[in-house]
Amino acid sequence: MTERRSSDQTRAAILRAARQRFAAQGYERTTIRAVAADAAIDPSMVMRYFGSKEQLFDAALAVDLRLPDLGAVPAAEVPAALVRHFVERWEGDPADDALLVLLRSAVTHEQAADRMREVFAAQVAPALAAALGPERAARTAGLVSAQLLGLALTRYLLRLPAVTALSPDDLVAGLAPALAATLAG
Amino acid sequence: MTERRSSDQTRAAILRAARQRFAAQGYERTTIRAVAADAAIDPSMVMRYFGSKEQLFDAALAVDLRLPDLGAVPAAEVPAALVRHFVERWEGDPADDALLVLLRSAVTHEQAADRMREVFAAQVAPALAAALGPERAARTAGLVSAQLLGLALTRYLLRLPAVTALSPDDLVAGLAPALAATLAG
DNA sequence: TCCTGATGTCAACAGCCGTTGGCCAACAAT
DNA sequence: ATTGTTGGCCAACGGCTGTTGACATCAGGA
Repeated sequence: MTERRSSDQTRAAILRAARQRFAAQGYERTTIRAVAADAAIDPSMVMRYFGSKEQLFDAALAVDLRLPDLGAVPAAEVPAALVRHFVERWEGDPADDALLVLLRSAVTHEQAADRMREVFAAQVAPALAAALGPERAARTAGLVSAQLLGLALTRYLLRLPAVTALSPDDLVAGLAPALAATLAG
Repeated sequence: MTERRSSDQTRAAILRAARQRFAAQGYERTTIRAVAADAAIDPSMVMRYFGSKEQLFDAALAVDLRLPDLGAVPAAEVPAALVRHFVERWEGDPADDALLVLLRSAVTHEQAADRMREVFAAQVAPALAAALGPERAARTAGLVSAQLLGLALTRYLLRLPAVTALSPDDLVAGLAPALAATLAG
């Protein structure tokens, strides 16, 4: 174990800068040169650490939704808990751009869309299955995701005034009954 | 009035090719050269007809949602009518990519996001106001849009299997009660 | 006949991009 | 003292992009 201190630091700096750029501008508009400038190093270092722009992108796409264990909450409160967790996740730590990277890029980049589907299959679907039982989850998981991602899309990417104007509490109050309705369907 | 036949035709051909490219690949990945090749003309003609890539893009963003008059349907049937019209609009004529262009590009291109907000303000908001009355529309238009655009996002852009697996009827059955719930909220 | 305007082609420019390879300084081990 | 490794910079290549301007073609009016 030699001193890898500096190496790890710049690697992290590159990844942080890349996440910010990818989140703000999407894949095609962010350049290696800009990421390198943000991280205060030479563009060629980005290549040395990550191999290529695609691989850097891939590293930036790692996302953990940190979904709560929905099996623990009473069935009646699942919708509100879902919306609240989701909003807090987006509204919260602005340095945590991983989610934004994923959603913004997935719309134009097939590789990111693949990741999105993986995240969905590996994290969202099981969480819902734990809360609702397998059959109901299979029937409603798609529409539940559509509603939650629709919120993210209109509020954080498109920034529709009618959506950004709402407070987090408004969002919970307005969407929780909607989720409850599709779950009951 | 001289014979402008050829001019109008190539102009339309360029616009058609541009819409397809923008819809499939987004703004940054579509090149003037590719659009010109699709339209079977020289790249410089695109510039002559539209001035610049940005202006061509702007022309491609013209969208008419053709929302039905919701004032005519009974209040109880508004949610289902909304979802059905929306799904038919997307599912229908595949040559009509204008909506896809707008949504796909709005996520990474600020100019397109502006257009999206304009379309919302000029078409969606008034239609809802006619159906629900001004105060309720103001309160719920944002969340209704979020749910409808969430469907478009997950079904046509991200193509989440759990959403593409559903039939149009499933979508109406699953989302109409949800919309009704937020409208009642 | 000559001219003019529209329609279209061709070739090139300038800029930015991802990527590469060579060179340098510091430092640890031999 | 020499060697090898690590972390870093610099300059360049080749490719693709939007964009431009010079030229070709051809119809129709003076």
